[in-house]
Amino acid sequence: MSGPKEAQQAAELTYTISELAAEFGITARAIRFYEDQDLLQPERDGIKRVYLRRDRGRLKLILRGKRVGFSLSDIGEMLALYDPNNESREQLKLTLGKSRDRLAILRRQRQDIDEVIAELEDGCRQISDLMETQTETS
DNA sequence: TTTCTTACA
DNA sequence: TGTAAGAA
Repeated sequence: MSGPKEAQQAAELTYTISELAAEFGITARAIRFYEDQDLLQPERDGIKRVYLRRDRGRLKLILRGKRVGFSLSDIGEMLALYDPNNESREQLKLTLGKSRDRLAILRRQRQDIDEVIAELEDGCRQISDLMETQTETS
């Protein structure tokens, strides 16, 4: 109970890239990639990356954004104004707008899919009827 | 062992 | 983003 790990944990809650990768089920490579895209800006202990709580929070938001289909650049814009303390109204406004855009896109896609499904169902129906007719005739 | 960078797929 | 290579 006196190793460097405990001492550091008592000082300030920090994470290594591998810890975050394990926690969120992604690879360290992905985390470094997000940094390249300016979505994350961890501290440095020499050459080692040191992630603080706000980095962890940002990563969580990045992954949530990806899940719903936002591009990394969109996420970057939303995160640019992200402040764990005072949620800027601009930030919220931007995110709300992008969310509504995404919703509109998904709804249109769902409609398109429903239409294609209907066409295929109709096509299958016609083929089935044709086959039954041929069976009866031959 | 773990992490880093760089380069290529 | 995965993988590979070589360094720290």
